[in-house]
Amino acid sequence: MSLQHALLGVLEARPMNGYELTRFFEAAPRWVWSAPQSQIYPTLRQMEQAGLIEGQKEVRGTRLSRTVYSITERGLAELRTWLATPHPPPPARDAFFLQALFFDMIEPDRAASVLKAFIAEQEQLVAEWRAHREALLAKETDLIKERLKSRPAAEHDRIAALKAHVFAGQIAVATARAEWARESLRLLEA
Amino acid sequence: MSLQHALLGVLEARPMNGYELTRFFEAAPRWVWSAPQSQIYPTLRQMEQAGLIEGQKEVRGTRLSRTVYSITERGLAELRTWLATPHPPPPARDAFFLQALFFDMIEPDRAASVLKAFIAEQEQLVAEWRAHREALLAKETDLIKERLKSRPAAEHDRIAALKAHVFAGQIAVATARAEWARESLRLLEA
DNA sequence: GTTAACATGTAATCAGTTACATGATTGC
DNA sequence: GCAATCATGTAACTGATTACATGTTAAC
Repeated sequence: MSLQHALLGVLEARPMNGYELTRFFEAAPRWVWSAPQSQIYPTLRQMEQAGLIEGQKEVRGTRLSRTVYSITERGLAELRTWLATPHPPPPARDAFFLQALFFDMIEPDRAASVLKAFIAEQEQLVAEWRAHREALLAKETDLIKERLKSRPAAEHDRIAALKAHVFAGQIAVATARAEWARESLRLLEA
Repeated sequence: MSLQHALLGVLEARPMNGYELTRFFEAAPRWVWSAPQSQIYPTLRQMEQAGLIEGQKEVRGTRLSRTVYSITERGLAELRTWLATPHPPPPARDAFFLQALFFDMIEPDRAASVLKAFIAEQEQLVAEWRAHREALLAKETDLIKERLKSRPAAEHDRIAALKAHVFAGQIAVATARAEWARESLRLLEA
């Protein structure tokens, strides 16, 4: 269900075709929701049927066509309702913590190498999110530029700050995870 | 795939039947992996076919039967291999951060109430995980008592500390999320 | 006798993954 | 002419969710 809301949120910035959306959602780790191309096209058609978005067929050259989707009033309303509603937390399903739960069953140095890979991975994510956060604060991403066009200039700073703060959240969580993994390394040695 | 490893990890402590495993995995938020009953029974049969676990049919009373599964050598080996291997991070898919990313589209007080619900939820989780962590450190949970029976006494403290530390990780992450949500509340007012 | 807990199953559906498939257009 | 990018599709499969379905046994 959330893919639909993610798509609505992106299309609220500006109309896009399936290909653009695919690039956006496949470039994922940097963003908050990822989806493969094969999921995006059928979902867009579903959403159009539901009246949440509207497709406009365009032609490039003579034979190549693309369908540019824009959010409808109904899509906007659906998105706003979803945004204003608290949703139940997803069921616990964290493969990495599951793995860590049984580290006592393997040799400490093997567990340590898994932890080190995890730390590197979290740091990589932190770096990407930091860059994205900076770009948002500077109002330099493609999407935020589009979005701000339809908002009063007085609100621009606040909007950018709110969006950037989400990535600060991702950074905080990944940092906490990496820090936890470092403590685990110390525990393994004991 | 990870449900299988979660099941192997639990069965390593002691043999259980589907009903016991169901109660364990449905009591989830407290643990690290959750699964509904309808997923557990078929998965157990699959795992038995794959030789990872072995079912022993028992009879209670005259007609009611249960199948008690225990982990096999092969299951143990599979679990150890999985534990010692770094796995790629799951694709980004965080519905709450997605929601927060568009809070600028709704009235601040509506966003605030979603954030407050989120904070309450995270605090609830923290409380449950804290209790579970304490119980593990005291070696008082059902499962850890069983597990320690097959390990040398000298290792008991270390094993309990390692397992408890996983819940310290969950607590750290949930705390970071709650703290982030509190900062968001302040940002919304600005 | 009734209720709560024990015990296992299945079917329909949805969300997500992997892989394959096809062709057009632009820039060099 | 060739490669990179543009553009859209589908099919098979896995993992997870929701809901239904059935009967037993122990404890009061």
